[in-house]
Amino acid sequence: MQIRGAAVRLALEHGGPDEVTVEQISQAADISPRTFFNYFPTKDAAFSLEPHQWTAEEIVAELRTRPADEPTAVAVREVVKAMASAAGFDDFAEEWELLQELYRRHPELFLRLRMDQVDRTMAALADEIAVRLGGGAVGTDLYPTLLVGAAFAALQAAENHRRTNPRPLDELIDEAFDLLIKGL
Amino acid sequence: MQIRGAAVRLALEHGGPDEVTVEQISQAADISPRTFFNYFPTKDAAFSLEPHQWTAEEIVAELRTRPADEPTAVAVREVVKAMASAAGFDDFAEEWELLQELYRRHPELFLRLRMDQVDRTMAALADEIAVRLGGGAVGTDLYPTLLVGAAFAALQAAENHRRTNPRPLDELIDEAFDLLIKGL
DNA sequence: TGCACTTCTTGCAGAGTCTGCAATGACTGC
DNA sequence: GCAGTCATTGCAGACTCTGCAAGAAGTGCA
Repeated sequence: MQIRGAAVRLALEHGGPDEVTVEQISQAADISPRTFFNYFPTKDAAFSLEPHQWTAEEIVAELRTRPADEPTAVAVREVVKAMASAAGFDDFAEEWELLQELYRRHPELFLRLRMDQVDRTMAALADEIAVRLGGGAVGTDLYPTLLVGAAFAALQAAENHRRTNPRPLDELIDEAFDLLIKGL
Repeated sequence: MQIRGAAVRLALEHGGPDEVTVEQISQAADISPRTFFNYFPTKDAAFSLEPHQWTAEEIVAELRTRPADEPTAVAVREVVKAMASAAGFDDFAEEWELLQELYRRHPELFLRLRMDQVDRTMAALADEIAVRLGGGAVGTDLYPTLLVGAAFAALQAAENHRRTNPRPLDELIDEAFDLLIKGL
């Protein structure tokens, strides 16, 4: 999409996503500002690369497909890997190179983009883990919430690491989870 | 501060922080909207309870005070506990009960409030940990970033847990870190 | 009392994000 | 040629947030 391209290019030129206005992006993409918001719900959304945004329900469903006798931490690891691969992080199309550069220069953008999702997703996952562990609801045990939080930390660490040190994301996620499972 | 009180009360009555305008809050607190922004940099800030916002530098300094022979994960645990206690989470003044209720009903608010800080702080901490581990900069090793992410996950899990299950935050943080250190 | 100084508050104008609505024009199928 | 759909747009408006300058109120001092 040309709008995204214009947005990323301008953000890089102007020193960050916050230094660019929707009007400038629209002008560069040769559309009206109103049309911009037909394509993106927010300005930030134009800086997001993920072709497929996972819903909380999809992620929970993914966890349900894991065998019941698999250790929970391993099951969660596989879910995270599934999310990461389907989210297209491993696509290094030239088209996205500028976007990768933008993320490298403005790491906070990454967090901002996920914010909306993250909280709801984490809560849903923690609930499902609590169920899987056979116990009651979340709240009686720290473990489910902690595991989910650590899993997202692993994903973030892997993404972060890959930004300066290109390696397959799956490998990095495995490594991070090894550390978590064995103990920090 | 009465502004905060009005903000929290209105947010609870209207079904969330986003359903209240600065104008409404100002009116309820008997000030002008302009004055609101003299006290708070953003609307969200009026829903924050933390009397002391840690800067990234302070947190890094806190880590530096830990003995060099202490296991790094333990050192980080103590830093997190120091942050939590000094941030006033254990103050259960009646004044804040409504705010606790607001957090319970709108958990995403908690994340939103920290967003600005979190990223910068995490990066700085990871850097310091990389130094402490004697190695090079962050980027050559997954561990520092992962440890910081997991530590914040522990803090969040503890806060989360306490919201439905009042116990001293220090205990919960210890428990969470025990899980992390022993392995998930 | 009168004068300067500071601090708090406020109004105003304006930038910027985002939404709802209605109009226009292009394209599609019949 | 006509109806229906869809993308695009303009317009008006709500809302957050900022800079500036003007008042109001209090404080210290001669």
